[in-house]
Amino acid sequence: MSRVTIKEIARRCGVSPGAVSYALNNRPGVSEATRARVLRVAAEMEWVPNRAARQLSAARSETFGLILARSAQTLVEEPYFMGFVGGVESVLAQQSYALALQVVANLGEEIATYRKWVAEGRVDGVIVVDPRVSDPRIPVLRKLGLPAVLVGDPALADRMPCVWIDSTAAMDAALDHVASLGHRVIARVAGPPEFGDVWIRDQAYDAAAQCLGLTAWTQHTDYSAVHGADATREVLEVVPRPTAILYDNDLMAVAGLAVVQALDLHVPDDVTLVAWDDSPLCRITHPRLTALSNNVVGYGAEVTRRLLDVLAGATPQAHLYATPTLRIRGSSGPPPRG
Amino acid sequence: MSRVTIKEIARRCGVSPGAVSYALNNRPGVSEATRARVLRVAAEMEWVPNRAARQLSAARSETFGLILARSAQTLVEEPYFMGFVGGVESVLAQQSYALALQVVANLGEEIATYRKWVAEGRVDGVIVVDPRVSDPRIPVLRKLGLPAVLVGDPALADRMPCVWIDSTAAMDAALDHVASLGHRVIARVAGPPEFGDVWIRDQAYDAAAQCLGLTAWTQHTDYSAVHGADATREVLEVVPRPTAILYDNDLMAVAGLAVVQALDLHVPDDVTLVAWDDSPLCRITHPRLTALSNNVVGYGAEVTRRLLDVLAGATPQAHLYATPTLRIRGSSGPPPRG
DNA sequence: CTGATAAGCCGAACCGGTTAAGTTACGACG
DNA sequence: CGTCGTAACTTAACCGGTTCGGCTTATCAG
Repeated sequence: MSRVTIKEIARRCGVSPGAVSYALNNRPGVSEATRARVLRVAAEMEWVPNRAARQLSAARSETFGLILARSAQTLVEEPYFMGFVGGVESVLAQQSYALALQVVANLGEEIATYRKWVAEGRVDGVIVVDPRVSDPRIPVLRKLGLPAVLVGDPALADRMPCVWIDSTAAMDAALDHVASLGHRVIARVAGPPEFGDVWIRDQAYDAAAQCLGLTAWTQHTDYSAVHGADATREVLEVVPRPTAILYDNDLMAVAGLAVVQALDLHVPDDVTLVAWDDSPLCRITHPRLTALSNNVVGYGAEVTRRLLDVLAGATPQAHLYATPTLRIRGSSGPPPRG
Repeated sequence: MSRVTIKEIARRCGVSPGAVSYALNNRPGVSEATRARVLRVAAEMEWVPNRAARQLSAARSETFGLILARSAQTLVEEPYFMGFVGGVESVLAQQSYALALQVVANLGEEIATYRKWVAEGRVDGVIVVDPRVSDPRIPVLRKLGLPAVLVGDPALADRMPCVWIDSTAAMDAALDHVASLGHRVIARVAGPPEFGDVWIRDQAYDAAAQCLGLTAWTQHTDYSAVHGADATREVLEVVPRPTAILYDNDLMAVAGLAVVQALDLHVPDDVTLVAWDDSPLCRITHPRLTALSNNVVGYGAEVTRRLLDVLAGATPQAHLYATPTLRIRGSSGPPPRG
């Protein structure tokens, strides 16, 4: 229990607590000599500012909030998040900011939590993930005046500051890839349509397919492995059978691969598979999965930096973080002849 | 910004702020009539206690800490954690406690963070995960007087309160399973030996193998998919070749399966595979993986409840949470003849 | 030598709660 | 009828910082 307070430091330095505060916060009001002395004594005594006290008087909590509106069980299946959170932390740690991470069941609870946080003065800003089409959280946050950065496309952000990755360009790259291999009939196993990111990809997929003259359709799922497997089975029963399947995440792609192999079909000879969200999973299957790769950790870090910018008074902007890179691996090849 | 303070409530009720505090905290000192009136007005005004103020005066932060000493990249690969964190949250939310989650690079930083947290008065207690053999964090936490619950075996806890799952019984079940199928030569692809849990399993594995008269050895890895694959390759080159392989996590098991198949061996006809940490991953491969399953979400919840007990003054104890269940699936079968 | 100016520091209020100590009113009891 | 005890509040100190008005003292122009 370090009971070292600035009062104690003040006593030792023979100055008032106020002066110590100025010195420690690098503000004018004390001479350089005094400042140096205070800093030395504070370091000697291993003084650490009391968060609650600082928060109470300064009306800043030095904490960012991040809410995941998913069931705990879903989170087990989504390696994506931990990487993102890790990226967020890496930036926050440098600023001695803290992260309040909350897991709730749905958007309603998420909104209620924002309200509570504002009332409690718990967070200075929030990172909003999994944007929906016409996301109800955006007007609420705006009205609450809670600084926020949306992790998603500007088309979903309604002028709220956001950081996004170019899903449209990525989708183009993926379809170009399969089309150039000669595929003409393709299917896509997508996430839930209410997710903004899925919606963006839906648009991009349809547009690119039409542009390339492909026969292409989409099967929506809940992102889970089980539904990914089911969707793969359904998709493979359609006539004409698709010769390439795109997946909206890695887990469904891996599940799909197992289904294809269980049906005694071969990858890539009979079907080409392409995954979104590259992860170690895509590299441990046999064959390895072609995937759209992006740096989740870096993404989390970038979003956090932008939120710090917003706090510092930057004008709201949309920032493109990156375009996913298509990593071509063993799961893609030309379509079977015939 | 709900600027509703107890002072405001006091004014409206015509009593002093102190009385309001007594009323709101269900403490003696006010009449039932007044208490009811205060509660009504507080609800009407949507009063929410200011965390910082309460923390400052009550010297409780109503926050638990959880530090993950792993690289952000590792976390991407470990779905385990999000489920655990989700379980923790589910209990904390009911108590309106908060969780401070920090991701750091190593144990040294983790210890430094505990020190900082104590100095800042940031947390009331911590959940300690990934216990090591002779874990350096335990004496530090003890000296700091920071309440903690260790997630791991009592043998690793040095009398610190802990919640554990019975790895020894689980290992026995796994070895019984493969032995009863007729396997006599088995290998184990394990995690890093400095991890306490791995160490416990090492002991259990050796003991059970000797007891059953099996030829058994262990290959240690860093838990990653890549090393899991490498270890599988090495293990399969040993003469006599093992007919069954046990893995310390699901990711390595999936990677191992791909390696086995790439070598044109068949599961389970040529090799039986058994995974630890059952997850959707184990159910989407072909064949599905036999695995030791335990409820990670419930585990997190239980640990959190125990920490609340410790805060409430319970005597330090070791609590057995569960014994993992062996889920037998398509990846296990009798050894090949000859 | 005087008066203006500003740097440097002090004291105190304040943030929004909690809580020990003090006050008042009322009923019971000798 | 006076005294004492107690329920019901009020007051004020306190937690550990931040911040602001004002007081000293040194500096310098006039």
